[in-house]
Amino acid sequence: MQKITSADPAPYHHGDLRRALIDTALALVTEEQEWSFSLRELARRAGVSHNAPYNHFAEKRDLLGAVAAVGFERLRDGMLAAIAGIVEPEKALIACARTYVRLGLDNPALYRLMFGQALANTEYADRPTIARSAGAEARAVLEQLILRGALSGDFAVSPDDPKALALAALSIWSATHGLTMLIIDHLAQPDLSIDDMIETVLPTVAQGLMAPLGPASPRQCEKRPQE
Amino acid sequence: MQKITSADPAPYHHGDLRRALIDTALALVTEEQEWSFSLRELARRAGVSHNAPYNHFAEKRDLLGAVAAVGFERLRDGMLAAIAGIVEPEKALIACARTYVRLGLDNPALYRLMFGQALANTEYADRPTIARSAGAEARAVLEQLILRGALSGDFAVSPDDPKALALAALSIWSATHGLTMLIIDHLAQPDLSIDDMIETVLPTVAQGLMAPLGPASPRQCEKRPQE
DNA sequence: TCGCTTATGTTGACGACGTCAACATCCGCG
DNA sequence: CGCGGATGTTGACGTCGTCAACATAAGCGA
Repeated sequence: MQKITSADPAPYHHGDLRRALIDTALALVTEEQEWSFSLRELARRAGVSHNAPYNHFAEKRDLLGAVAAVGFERLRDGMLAAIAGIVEPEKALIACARTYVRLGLDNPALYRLMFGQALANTEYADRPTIARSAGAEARAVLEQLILRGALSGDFAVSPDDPKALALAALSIWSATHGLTMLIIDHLAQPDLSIDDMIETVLPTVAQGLMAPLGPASPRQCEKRPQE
Repeated sequence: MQKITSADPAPYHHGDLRRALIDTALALVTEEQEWSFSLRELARRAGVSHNAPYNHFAEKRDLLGAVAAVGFERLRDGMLAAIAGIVEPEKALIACARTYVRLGLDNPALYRLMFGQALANTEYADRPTIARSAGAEARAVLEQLILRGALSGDFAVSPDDPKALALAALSIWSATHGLTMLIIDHLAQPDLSIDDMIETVLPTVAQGLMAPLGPASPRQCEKRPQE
């Protein structure tokens, strides 16, 4: 049924179908802004039968996980590039987060895929390990920045307390992730400009991480005397 | 159009199917922790034919939107209850956000439905207006709190600048929403306790909103001892 | 009371989907 | 050269969302 053009060899065995499927899926996600494309459509686009993907991915979730992993790698690389050469911790942190948000907005569907339920849903079946580890690598960039700021004394976090460091990183990550999601989902007020949102929200949160100017004075607003 | 009096026990044909469908869908979301149940399963559970829902919802998305609206109402009511009687703006803001996160964690699938792509996906077709307005009402609670803190001088925001107020609300909302999502998706570091996360992230962000303690001293964050 | 209109619910159908099983093809290694 | 396993194809099954046609019953004017 399929014609084979002699100049362009269409071998029975596709050279690297796994990679081709991931690339095609990325293109589909990007252009349709939907990760709910069908496996069959993906196979059609890749020029293979509707069951060929099953030789490389046990189920659809695994394919989506591989796509998400690419997204996490882009995120990590983008953040690393954004902070290159910035020595001041606060500036680096904001630059990093700003790039994070921008990358998310560049491809909302991919970002939603990376963080959405498509990967995390079924009860105990955790997200595919490939996406999990890629996500951890991206998160590590933020944590490294927090560590830098803690060591330099710019951030009000003890560099010797891993838990405090993780919590500080979680603070900035939460705000960054939340802002990205709210903008993507059109839930942030539409009359605010995206630049204003980024340049207000991120510094506000960074401000909350900053140490007071005098050295070695602990956070003093943070007590809860009642109950 | 039909006018439905809200407390009508047995109005029509087989009862108030619309309400029954929403309730059943809520139960399904809650117990399966999945919003990707089928319309047919929903109809089965409700004891009607697989097409009966189409008399009340033009498509699946509309049904999901109605379910999400219930979730937003719960969120709004919970936040309002949480801040009742708290006069100090910072405490009220944190209490509000804390309840927000807790409610999200109480029913992760419902939260994901409220904010996920199920409602916002198809290109220009925005999320169902019912969910949209319910979400705006929930957001308004946060914005009211920001206004209170701005008026009292606790927050470093001018109460006369609507844009600044909206941006401040967006800051705390981003962090709250992001934290909720990260915990739900098991992306926050698993060795951190949920209490620690909530009680660190939210105060950190609130700290970024606070006016400096000393009277009439401007934000002095733009400085660092070393370069 | 009757009979019309209209809202509501049912049945059946269609194409598309994810996935399984059986079969076909081809590469690499003995 | 020949074979085994990796890779790709075909066909099938059950389910899904949605449409169209039909059935039922409640409200309402006569």
